[in-house]
Amino acid sequence: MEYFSELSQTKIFNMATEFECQAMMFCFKTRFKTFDKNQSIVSQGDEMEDLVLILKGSVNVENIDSLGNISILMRLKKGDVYGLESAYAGDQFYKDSLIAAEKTFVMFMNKHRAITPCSNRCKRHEIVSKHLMQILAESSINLLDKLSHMSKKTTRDKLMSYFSSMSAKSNTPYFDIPFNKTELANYLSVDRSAMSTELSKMKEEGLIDFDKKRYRLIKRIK
Amino acid sequence: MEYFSELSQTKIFNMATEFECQAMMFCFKTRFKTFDKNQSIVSQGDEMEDLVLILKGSVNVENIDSLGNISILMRLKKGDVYGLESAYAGDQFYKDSLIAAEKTFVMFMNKHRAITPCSNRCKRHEIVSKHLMQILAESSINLLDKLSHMSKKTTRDKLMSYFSSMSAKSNTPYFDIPFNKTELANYLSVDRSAMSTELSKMKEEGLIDFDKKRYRLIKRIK
DNA sequence: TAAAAAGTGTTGTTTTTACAACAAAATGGA
DNA sequence: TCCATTTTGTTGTAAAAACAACACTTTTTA
Repeated sequence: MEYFSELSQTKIFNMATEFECQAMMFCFKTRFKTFDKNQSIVSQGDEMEDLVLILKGSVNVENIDSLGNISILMRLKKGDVYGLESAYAGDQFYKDSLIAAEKTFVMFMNKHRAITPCSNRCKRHEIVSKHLMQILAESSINLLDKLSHMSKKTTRDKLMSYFSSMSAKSNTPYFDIPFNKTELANYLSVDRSAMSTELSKMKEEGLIDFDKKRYRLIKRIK
Repeated sequence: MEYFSELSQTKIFNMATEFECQAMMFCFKTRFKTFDKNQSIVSQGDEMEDLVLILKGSVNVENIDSLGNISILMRLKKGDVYGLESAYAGDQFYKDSLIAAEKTFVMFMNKHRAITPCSNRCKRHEIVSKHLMQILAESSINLLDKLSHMSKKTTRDKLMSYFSSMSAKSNTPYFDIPFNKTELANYLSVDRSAMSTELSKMKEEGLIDFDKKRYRLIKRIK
């Protein structure tokens, strides 16, 4: 099967046989497509027919409010699924835009088919449901994490909260972040230039160090 | 059965018979308890054995960061469940405190039992899993909603975003919010006194009107 | 590889916020 | 009902953020 190796590496199809994958691809009415960097995968406000599974590359989930401010909600990577909450809530339209952050390969799957148990109650579909639950729980934790950064009052505290979290994930003071400076500002909902100033100060004070997308947390927050 | 009428009104046990409820209560090792206003139901950092289901009343999910700032993550009401994401992530401790916002009646249920399918693969447990998925999706949407408010740059925009969302939910310009002013400030992560000033200005400018916990959105945001 | 585009750091100015302190009002018990 | 406690609104001040403008660097792409 054409895409089996990619699929078998994702959480949702974990441990599925090639035969099972094929059956589910049929059941979920899947489509595959590659996107270049900065290409739009889905657009905020478009009719939502499909869930999006990232098979290769990475994707920014961006939201534009009525005042025109761009906010990056999260960064999706291989195995992540976009659209689950909306599908369960019965939303008709995409609430955000998905923008490829690099060359990205995705699979679309019909949202109704994916979240509704098969009429023949196939064993596989139950397992997929369980995996979707895992994915949703993980995404929820990411949101809570982001909320904890954003609930800090100053830009410096937001940055430190984010860096601490990233450093904890890497188990070392060193970590790479998936954002450039402009994207980081959008992720934390702060002004880019003010953030740039703050980062410089923090570097000068010996709190952190960074170069490009590689950072180092020198002094922990108490 | 003692608590059947309460349970049958919740999403998780929706459409279950009294007999099924009883079986699940046994399976989930449930405990019941009533809490007075401001009493702590679980404390941030405590060992997490149970999920918490709200049967009556309402609860603030509060988080205190390392600097001592209190943030209200969300407000739980009848039928809501706390702890699902953490349970799926395998977290050992409660990440937040649950504080009763009024006299509240809750059910505790063993997290492992609740999220792990029965060994005898009882039909009911599958349905519960489906309901848990619904609840998790709903909670995720609440978080996304909150994020959209918090990503606004000014206090006024945060307030307007929140009010618009509440007004949309009520389908009228009038709505009640579950927070007093102090709690609202914690929910939006802004300074209480600054927020109070801003609310007064907005009232004076004819944008909104309010009295106690009842609000009215007069001018929509464009 | 050269030109165009995107990203970054810096500065000064204006706006907004946090913080602190306090009085008035509302609430909850005893 | 009265008292103690909590909540709320107001003010002034200091701190921080947003905004705008610009030069410089890096990346992209034709």
